[in-house]
Amino acid sequence: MSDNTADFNRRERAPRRMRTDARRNIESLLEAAKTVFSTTGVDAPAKEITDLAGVGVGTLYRHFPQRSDLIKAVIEREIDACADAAPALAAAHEPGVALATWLDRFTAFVATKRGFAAALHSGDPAFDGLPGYLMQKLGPALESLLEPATASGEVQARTSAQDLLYAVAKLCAPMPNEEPDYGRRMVALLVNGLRSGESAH
Amino acid sequence: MSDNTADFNRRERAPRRMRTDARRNIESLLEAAKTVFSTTGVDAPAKEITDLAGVGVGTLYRHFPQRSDLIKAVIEREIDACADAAPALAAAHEPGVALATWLDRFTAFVATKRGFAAALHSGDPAFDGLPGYLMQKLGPALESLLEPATASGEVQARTSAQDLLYAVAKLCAPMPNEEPDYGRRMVALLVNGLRSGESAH
DNA sequence: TGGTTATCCGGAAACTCTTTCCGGAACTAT
DNA sequence: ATAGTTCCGGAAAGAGTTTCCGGATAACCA
Repeated sequence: MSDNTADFNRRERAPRRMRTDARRNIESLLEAAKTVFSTTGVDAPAKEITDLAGVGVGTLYRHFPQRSDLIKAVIEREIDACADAAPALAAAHEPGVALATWLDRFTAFVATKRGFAAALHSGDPAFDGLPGYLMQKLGPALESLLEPATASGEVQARTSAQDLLYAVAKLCAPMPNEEPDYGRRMVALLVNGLRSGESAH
Repeated sequence: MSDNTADFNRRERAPRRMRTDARRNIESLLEAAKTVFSTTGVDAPAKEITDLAGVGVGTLYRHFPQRSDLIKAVIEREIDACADAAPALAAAHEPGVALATWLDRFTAFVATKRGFAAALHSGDPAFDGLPGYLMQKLGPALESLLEPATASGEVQARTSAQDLLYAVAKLCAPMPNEEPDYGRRMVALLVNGLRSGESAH
């Protein structure tokens, strides 16, 4: 591998920070992509995204060499947002409520972002790291809510954060023509089970 | 039913049966597609399929006007095979065993055919009919195994065939880097629960 | 501030894959 | 055998993605 991957490794003299227009364009692209993905779908033509972002196609491919890189970036950004929501919830609500609310938010993320399920099941190796990323970011977030809830006795957890996360992710993956809140119902059942200490064992 | 794959509906004047070379080519294409899909993936270029089938591209698009039609046909054919396996199992084994064995077969289908999950979550309206088809074909098949098992007391079913089918389908949808038989384990749990009458209620 | 240089932008062109089209071959029915 | 369809194959058109590079622009330094 010839090391031209990124130029962060120029420690010896001039780190020269990224140009501001570049950073700004990346931001615009991610924002535009998020919008277009949820409108037209993840298979929307690149042109639609670059137009909305007010940028040329070359710019898109400069920052996201493959189409999958853009999709990955958008999803990871949403995962981050989901993780970042945890502390505020923990501070504002009682442990049990915070947990339920956060799970609801996660459910909404999985259920509404069809691109997520599509990427996950596409078979494209480019997305192989996504479950890991989700686990790494959301695992601690969930745990930080699960632990107080358990400690306060509101929840008798016999389910690991990982199992819970995956179960929710799978149950809420949207299927065509599915009863609207089939997934939400399943998760509610799960949470209920958690509360009464009868969850999966 | 959107099955314009074959022209069986020409009842009114000149039934003129489908040309044998046409039928043969359709067969070759389905066979080739099944192989290529499980090798290269559902996104494999059409050329690869037509080459393996020993057929021109035009022939492919004559019988399957859209790429999704071919994918749909392959999946439906596998669903049919799964449904057709039920009677033999029912005849050869005791009700409980027949049920478990069939579910295992269904699990294998969902787990190994990544194209199935991909199609389901692609968001392409072309695949909207697939869950319905699955339900329509596999629902009765499963019921025909569930009913005797319940009657003989080997299973105390509190779960409808539909719920069971969907639950299995979702749990077994393969995710990248997933523990190899995570899905199978979940299903085993489910079946076990079914047997002891403690399944989802 | 002005010069130097690495980085970035934009869009045309090259590519890849899908889908259409049609002349001629092959099959069915009579 | 002949007429009448249906079907085949592959060339070409379309659609979308990815590459490429001359010209612009921001960062750094004196």
